[in-house]
Amino acid sequence: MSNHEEHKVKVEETLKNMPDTDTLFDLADLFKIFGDTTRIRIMCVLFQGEQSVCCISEILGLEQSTISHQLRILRHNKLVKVRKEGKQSFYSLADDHIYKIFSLGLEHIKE
Amino acid sequence: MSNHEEHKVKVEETLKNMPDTDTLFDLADLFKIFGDTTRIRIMCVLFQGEQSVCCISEILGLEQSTISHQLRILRHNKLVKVRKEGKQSFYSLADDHIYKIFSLGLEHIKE
DNA sequence: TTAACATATGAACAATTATTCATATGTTCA
DNA sequence: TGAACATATGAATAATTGTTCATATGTTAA
Repeated sequence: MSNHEEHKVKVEETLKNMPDTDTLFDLADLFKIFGDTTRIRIMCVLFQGEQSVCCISEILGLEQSTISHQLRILRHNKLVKVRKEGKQSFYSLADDHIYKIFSLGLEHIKE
Repeated sequence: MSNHEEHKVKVEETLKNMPDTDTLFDLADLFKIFGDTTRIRIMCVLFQGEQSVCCISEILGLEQSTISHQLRILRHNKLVKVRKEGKQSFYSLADDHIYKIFSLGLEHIKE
């Protein structure tokens, strides 16, 4: 921290080599979605194929309202998609990035 | 939902094919760490090599206390490690899972 | 030993967020 | 049309969490 000019340059260089702040906000938002047990469990159910809201609710032993609220968040973040059929809504995973991210996370946990 | 017995079996089977609840809690906790912009930005700095607390603080324009608190969380979750040298603490990333998870997240954002 | 510096941490506060309850919307079938 | 069912959603509450301020701990050099 002796040479102020040189130090300033290094600070700026470090910042330049990072993704821009907007991207990092989006990234944090994405991981926030994965940071809730209910949503994680919903995604785990959907790994096994599409399911209706009431089935997910029953499988996880959580209120229908809870599931609907969380599915809404997953939907708005394009992690799941819906198919309507009569009274029911069938949810499924939007793409396979989700599974990869999920798997990497599991790998890390198992040290 | 007509045949109750058959339905019950399916519910149980879906649950059996999921990681156990404890694991899913740990997984959510891991992603929670990635779900904060300050921590994400700290990790981005560390991708470029080890840094002292005050340098990270200066680079990101955040209070030393804020950085210390967040580094503590990263440390407790084994995402970073510390090397002490005199008055300073130098932090670096604990392993390369972090970079992979980070990259996959970025990929997803770019659709 | 004292002053200056680097880091860590407890307490308080503000902000975010997950869940619940109540209810609205929309669909099917009698 | 009306009853029963599936889903969505607004409002309220409770819990979690990030930041700040103040201060403690620990290190170096005079």
